Amino acid sequence: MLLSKLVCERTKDAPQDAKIKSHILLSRAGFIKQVAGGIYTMTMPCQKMSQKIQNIIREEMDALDGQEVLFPVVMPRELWELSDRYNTIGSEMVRFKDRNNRDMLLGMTHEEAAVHLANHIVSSYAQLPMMIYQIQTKFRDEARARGGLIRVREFTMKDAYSFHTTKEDLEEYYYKVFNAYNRIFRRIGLKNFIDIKSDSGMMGGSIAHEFMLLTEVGEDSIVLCNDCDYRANMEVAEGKINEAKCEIEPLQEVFTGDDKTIEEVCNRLGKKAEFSCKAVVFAVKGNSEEVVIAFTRGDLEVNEAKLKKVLKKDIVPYDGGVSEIIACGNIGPYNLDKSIITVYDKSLKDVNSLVIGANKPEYHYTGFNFKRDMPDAEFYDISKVREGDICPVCGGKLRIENGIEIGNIFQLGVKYTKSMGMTVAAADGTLFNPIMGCYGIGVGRAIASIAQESGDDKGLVLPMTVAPWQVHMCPLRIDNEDVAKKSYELYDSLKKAGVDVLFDDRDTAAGIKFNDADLMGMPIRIVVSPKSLANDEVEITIRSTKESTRYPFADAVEVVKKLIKDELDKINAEVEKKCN
RNA sequence: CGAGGUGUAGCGCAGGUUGGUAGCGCGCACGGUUAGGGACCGUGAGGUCGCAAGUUCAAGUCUUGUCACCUCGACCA
Repeated sequence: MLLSKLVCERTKDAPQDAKIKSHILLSRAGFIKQVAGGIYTMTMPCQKMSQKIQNIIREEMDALDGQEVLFPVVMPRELWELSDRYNTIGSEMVRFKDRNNRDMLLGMTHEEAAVHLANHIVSSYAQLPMMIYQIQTKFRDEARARGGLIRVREFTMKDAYSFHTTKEDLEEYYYKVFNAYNRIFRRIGLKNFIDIKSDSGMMGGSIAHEFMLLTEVGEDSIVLCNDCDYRANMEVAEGKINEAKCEIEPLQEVFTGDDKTIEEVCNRLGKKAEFSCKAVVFAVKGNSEEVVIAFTRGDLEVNEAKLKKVLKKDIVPYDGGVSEIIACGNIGPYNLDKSIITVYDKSLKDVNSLVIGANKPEYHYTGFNFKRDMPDAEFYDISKVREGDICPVCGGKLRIENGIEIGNIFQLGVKYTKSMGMTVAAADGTLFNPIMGCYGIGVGRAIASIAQESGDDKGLVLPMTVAPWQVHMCPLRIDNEDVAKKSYELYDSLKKAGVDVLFDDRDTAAGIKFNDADLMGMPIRIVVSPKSLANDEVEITIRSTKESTRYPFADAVEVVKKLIKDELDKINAEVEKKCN
């Protein structure tokens, strides 16, 4: 490819709206161009990179006997009503009417389509297990796109669906996919990623894992143990906290005036926040009259994902003010209106004396003791883990890091096959609902992750396995006949040898060529110049290490082939070492 | 959806308080001098100042409305 013809504008300055490294570098290198919020055009280099990533994903999926299919982007309402998701998914799913006024939607995931296909074709257990996957554009109307390719509305995604006869079979396959995912992320050059247990969310099902790239700009919080392998998404993470130890006191009402917050009340009463009880008010989604109050220790925060699990209901922050008790702000568990749904965090169970709201203006109680004063209360884990809390596995200290979700896998169970009525004949002739797993990887997010993780102050640093071109040639003084002749000669020889080459054929200054090459991030740079040719040499630089070496011109093709092979071998060795 | 911010040439920005011929740097085109880390000189092209209405003799600038984009939050298979 000749750089002068490449539709890809490099800039010195990043667009004003780019704030994070991957967005800045991909924009500056001309890989992406924003069209609307969260909607981008990918230029040839980015598309080539995307294709290389997709091919690696294909190889790994095919190795698990995956069958690549292509589901429709547009589906009819009826299909999604079978799983009830037409109604349960919010406005992130685009709905529209076709010319016959029929309700249609843009698929943001394809469980329904996968079951639709399997249901028509699979009728016997002998056809299982099987896995189908696709790589396709998805559109999700995100409330807020951000961070360049990190969180977009339109993106390319690989989504896979497997069907099994037994839970054991699903589990075995699930861990094969788990392993394949590790291989994929290693192969595309990512290093600092981990797998974590996650909440299965709206997908339903039980066990789920997310693959997370650890990075400051990540939007998910991950809880990790400093001393053992424990790690989990904040949504499901468990931690132990230091017990709040104090004397048993009698329950008594105290005047607290206008003090409302935990801090104000505790200051007035001379108590620490860990001896108080915090109330957080929610409403059941879709029914703002149905109020839920979650109680936790004053120094902790409520984890909404955990609370939703306990309630088995979707909730939203309460913004009403209907009840007098809620309006007064001093909410406490004691003598609370019985019609209100309450959930108590386990941290409250053994505290001897708590400060609690008195459910009336200007008063709190001190000395509240759940065992003595509310022996019927049940306790659940609904609090957020904090930095420094105690690991539930080994007792070490937990820390919290940010991560970007780069892939996820779910054991779905029979949620979709059951709701959509997919049955298959077992060996004994009875019918059963196949057990499903589903597995996703966002390709664009993988590109952003690579840029985020490997880029430096000069630009992108692309791994050999996914770089759009393996070699970036910079002929200096291409107006010099000898340089032009030899450079094009080498360019042709490399292409004949099967090497992907980007050739900077512009007659511009060395600095411009070097800066563009650094910015675009191809792994190998070859410089041909009057200076190097005087000794019949070329100069080869490795982008990642910045090491430069001179080689005889005649050896250039062999040297490049060896460098590419060595680099690919290195990545593959890493894959074999870390993923088995 | 809540809070804040920004819209002027492909990109980065000035001009706006005090209304009066549309500016700068980079990039782009042409000519020349240069040549190993974003060189220099000269010439030139490129803008309905996000959009709409209003005030005014006159609006990039003032008023109102509206749209888009960004950041933080809420949300997020």
